Amino acid sequence: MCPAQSRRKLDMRLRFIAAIGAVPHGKVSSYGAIARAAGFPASARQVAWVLHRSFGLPWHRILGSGGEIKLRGHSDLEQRLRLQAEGVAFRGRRVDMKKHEFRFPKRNLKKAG
DNA sequence: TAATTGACGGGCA
DNA sequence: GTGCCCGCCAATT
Repeated sequence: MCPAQSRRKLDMRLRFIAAIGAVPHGKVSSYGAIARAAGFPASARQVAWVLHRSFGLPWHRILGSGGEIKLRGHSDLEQRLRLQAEGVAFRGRRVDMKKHEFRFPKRNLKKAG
C-alpha cells in the first residue's frame, strides 16, 4: 500500500479518536455522529472498529443510531452502568438522546453555523 | 485476490 | 416493535 493511502487511514483513526475524546462526561454520541464529525460520514463501522481496538477512550459514551446500545453480552450491561453512573437516563433499552446527545461544535458549516 | 467479519445506518414490509 | 436486506469501509483470514 502506498504511503499516501496509509496516511489517510491513519488520519481517519486520529480524527475518530479526537472526536470520541471530545464527548464530555455525562454526554453521549453515536458511531454515525462521530464519523460525520470526523469528516467520514460513510465510515460509521470504522468508528466502532477504532473504539474496539483503542484504549483510553470513553467508549461507553458511543451508542448506535437512536441511542441504542449495540454491544453484546456483559459489555452491554457495563456500558449501561457506566452511562447511568454519569447521569445519563435510559428509556427502555435506549438512551434519551434528546437530553444527552453531544452536539459537535460545527465550526465553519459552509457559511454560518 | 477473494471471502469473511464487525460495538453501523437507513429503508421497507 | 421486529425482521430482513442493502450500502458502506477497513481489518483479518
